[in-house]
Amino acid sequence: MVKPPHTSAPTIRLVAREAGVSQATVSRAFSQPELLAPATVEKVLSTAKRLGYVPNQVARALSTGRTHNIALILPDVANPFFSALMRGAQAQAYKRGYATFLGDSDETASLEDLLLDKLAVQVDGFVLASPRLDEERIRRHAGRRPLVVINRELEGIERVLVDTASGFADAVKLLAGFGHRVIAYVGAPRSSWSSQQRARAVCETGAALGLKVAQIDAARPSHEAGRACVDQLLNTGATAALAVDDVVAQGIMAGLADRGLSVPHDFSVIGCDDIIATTTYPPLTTVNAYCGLAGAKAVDLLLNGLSEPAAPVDTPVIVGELIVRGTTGPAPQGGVPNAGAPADRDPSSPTTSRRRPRRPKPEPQAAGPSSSRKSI
Amino acid sequence: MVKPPHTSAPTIRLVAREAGVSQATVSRAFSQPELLAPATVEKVLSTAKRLGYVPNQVARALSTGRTHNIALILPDVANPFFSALMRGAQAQAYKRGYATFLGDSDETASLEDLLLDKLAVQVDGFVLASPRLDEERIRRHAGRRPLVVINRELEGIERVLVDTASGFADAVKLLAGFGHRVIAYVGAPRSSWSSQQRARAVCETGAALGLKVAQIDAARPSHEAGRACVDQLLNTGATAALAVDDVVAQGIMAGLADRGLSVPHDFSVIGCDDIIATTTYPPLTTVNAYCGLAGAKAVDLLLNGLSEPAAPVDTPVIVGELIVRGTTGPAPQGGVPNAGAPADRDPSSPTTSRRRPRRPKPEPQAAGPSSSRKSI
DNA sequence: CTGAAAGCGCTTACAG
DNA sequence: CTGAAAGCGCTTACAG
Repeated sequence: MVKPPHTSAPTIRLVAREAGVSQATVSRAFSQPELLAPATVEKVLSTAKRLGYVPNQVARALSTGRTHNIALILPDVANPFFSALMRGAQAQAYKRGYATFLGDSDETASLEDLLLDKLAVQVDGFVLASPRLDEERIRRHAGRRPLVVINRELEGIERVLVDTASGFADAVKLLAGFGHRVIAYVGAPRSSWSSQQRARAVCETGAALGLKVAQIDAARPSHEAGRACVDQLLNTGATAALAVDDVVAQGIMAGLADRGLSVPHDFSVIGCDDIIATTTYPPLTTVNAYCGLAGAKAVDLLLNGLSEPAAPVDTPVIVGELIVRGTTGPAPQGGVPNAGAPADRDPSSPTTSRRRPRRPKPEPQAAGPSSSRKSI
Repeated sequence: MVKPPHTSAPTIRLVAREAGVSQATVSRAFSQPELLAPATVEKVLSTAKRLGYVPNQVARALSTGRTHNIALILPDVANPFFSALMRGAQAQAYKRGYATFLGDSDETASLEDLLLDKLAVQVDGFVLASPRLDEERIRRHAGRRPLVVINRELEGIERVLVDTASGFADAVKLLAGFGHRVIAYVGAPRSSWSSQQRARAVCETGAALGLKVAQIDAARPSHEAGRACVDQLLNTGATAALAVDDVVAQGIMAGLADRGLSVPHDFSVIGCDDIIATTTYPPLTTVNAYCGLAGAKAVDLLLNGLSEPAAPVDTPVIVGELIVRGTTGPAPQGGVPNAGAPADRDPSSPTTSRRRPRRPKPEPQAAGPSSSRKSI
């Protein structure tokens, strides 16, 4: 047997011995140096440094009951809204001396529940973005550990809200100004607070401006789901769509392109979040949701609730603003070309779309499926 | 003062008392039930359940030295490659009973270092994706805790590699078959193992097929950087580009569109990772990197090194394959239109591009910047 | 099969 | 300003 490659770290006892003081003094040198004579502090710290000593957080946590950890529970880390949120939250937690656990629940309530249970003892609190988990269970977890939720309203539970109502109202006004008369809101599952808020803003503003507003629900907030609902969208007679988020908006753009429709010439599209909006083509008109800021605020709220008000949170409501880019324009005269008619081409073969009219034959992928694994 | 809302959890002592056994027995009922009489186990477990007792991981960690936590250190969680990796890693860790810390280093080596230091005591090991951190520091951390790196070769340190060499070779062959004679590889900073491997594959295969291969380095692996290097790219005389990843490839597509060039008609583009590739328009031809699998494998490797070989890792090398979609096609006859000439339009105003030739005037955003915050 | 007791590495009243 | 000692909630030889 070789000896284990990972040597164990020096403990407080070693430092105490080397520095000629008690363990209590070493401990205080790190946590409450103001109680000690400056010379003592210096002596302890320097020998600690020499020995490579660093206080063991696990032992400290057991002793104090404070872990200096938080956990972030998110439905889908691969969704850019949540990765941005996570990034902001993690950075803020780090800044305030906290490490952060990540729990991806894969949009599954039961997994979320398990994650919350499992992590509870190891954290001082949770940031929870969970459009799905039922209120009762959330309250149960909140009773055990401080918890702040994202984009949900639960009486008595702290939360940060991204208020996109005025942004969506502005978006509707923009479309109305462009002459659109029929518009559609493409939402996520109805349970989501965000989607409900956005739907309401679109409907109310649309009604106030005399527009006809259709409402469509995508199966999930995904690119594919957005793309899949375009037929339904066109059947409404709308000439513009507001999507629940940028990912769905991008999916809608792809679905429109599949049908040879050009954005914004034939159809206008607006997203929300401003997280992938500058990477679409044309760049997406969207409502900024300040995802990273939302994550950071949630962490501040949580930590301040832990009576560490380092940076008091002004208000836990973030107001998203409309950002006009390239996917919005005048309503097409006479409505959307071919709208309502079945697409005249294979929608899975975008290379035949009207967007690249100069395209000569032959189609290189014409023989096979549009997405194929190929080993040459 | 109201009493604190967060009641403290029941401890092992309470369960022991209630069940009429010793603490040791309660402990064993959870960790080594095979040592106990079945009736005893049942008695303990049922009263534990009744009391809502769950073993405190922190105390367990202090006592055993095993935390059942791992940490993931990544340069940028917002990059879809890393979010996918993270997702795979987190899911696998959870499956094997481990919770995972997340550290986003914001592509900063010094922050990475701090994160590793801070998390060390709280984890049984690290998964580190760090194209930047110098070898010496990585070795120092690896000496303290088990550590597996992603896409890096360090003698004696475990790693998982995504081998995209053959995928890129196939990609070059595809382009050669389409008649492209000059191609370009658009890489990330040269230090990256992945980018180097891809560059080599492109150069070697290109040379073998008699193609001229240009090499360009984007400032960072980002959409913007990809978009920014398009002039340089066109100046090489290339009619096709292979990018270090999908994000850069998408940026290149945007830059081409800015100049009124159509993909794949005027120019072919190939990415890598297959993570946002189905969401571009046209969908991107790319080399699959199985990011999620890479994350899961890294976790398996790490945990198996902790002598918990629940699922032996067959091989820590993942081979990426070419996936042909819509951004590759025949070389344009006579080269890229206007290639080398300065763009004839404002590249920040994509709404004027040739891709939407049916676009009528007036331009709705013509007066303002292409990206503006607008409150109506 | 089960228990008494020491120990994991800290923190923190309590004394001085 | 500093130290001795108990305690945080577990685990695990060691005895029986």
